[in-house]
Amino acid sequence: MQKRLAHKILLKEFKNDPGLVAGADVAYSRNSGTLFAAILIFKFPMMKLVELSSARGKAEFPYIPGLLSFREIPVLLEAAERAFLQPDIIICDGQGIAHPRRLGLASHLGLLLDLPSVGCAKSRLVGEYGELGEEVGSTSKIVYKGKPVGAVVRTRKKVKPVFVSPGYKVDLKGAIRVVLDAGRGYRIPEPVRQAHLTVNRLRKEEEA
DNA sequence: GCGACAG
DNA sequence: ATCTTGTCGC
Repeated sequence: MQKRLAHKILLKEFKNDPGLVAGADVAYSRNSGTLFAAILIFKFPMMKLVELSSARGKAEFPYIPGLLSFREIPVLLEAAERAFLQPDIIICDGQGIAHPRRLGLASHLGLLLDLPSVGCAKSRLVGEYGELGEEVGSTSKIVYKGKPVGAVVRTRKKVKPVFVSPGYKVDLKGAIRVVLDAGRGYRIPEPVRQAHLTVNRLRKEEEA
């Protein structure tokens, strides 16, 4: 049972309009054992925030590498169900198919919502990859058990690359393109970055 | 048994 | 992920 927090529809006239990119992230408050989830939807390509949806709930499952979905999916689903707008694709802070079971957080969420999804993690879970160029946009394929499952992508010069992998109903090319196109000069693509700032803001104000 | 290990 | 301030580098 998740409790609703904030839900803002900033530009509802964009309902059903194409070009909506969403970002999702979750934060955890140890003190209260609470998880905060936020899904922010942006109008592409100007990247104008059009909706912010969030939810909170008690963490019912521990963090176990490979089983992140069991911990974060419930609260993320609650936030997603609260959203009025229907994004065309959602970028998650975690892996897509670059996962032991080919079902990382992004894949799992996309499947449950029947929504195209992309995984954009800050570090590796599985797979091997080679060095990549230092220019923004450089990529290097991530191979797991002989199969390409994603790519490390340079979103900023002199900064550690992000780990991109297809989530659901998108291929690697598309996943990489979305991450780069939705970026705003920061390492993390804007939708996910803003979702991250949002959940931490929610966590802070509760701990306060 | 040892090392690896999204958030 | 979270605990935490200033600080060195581009």
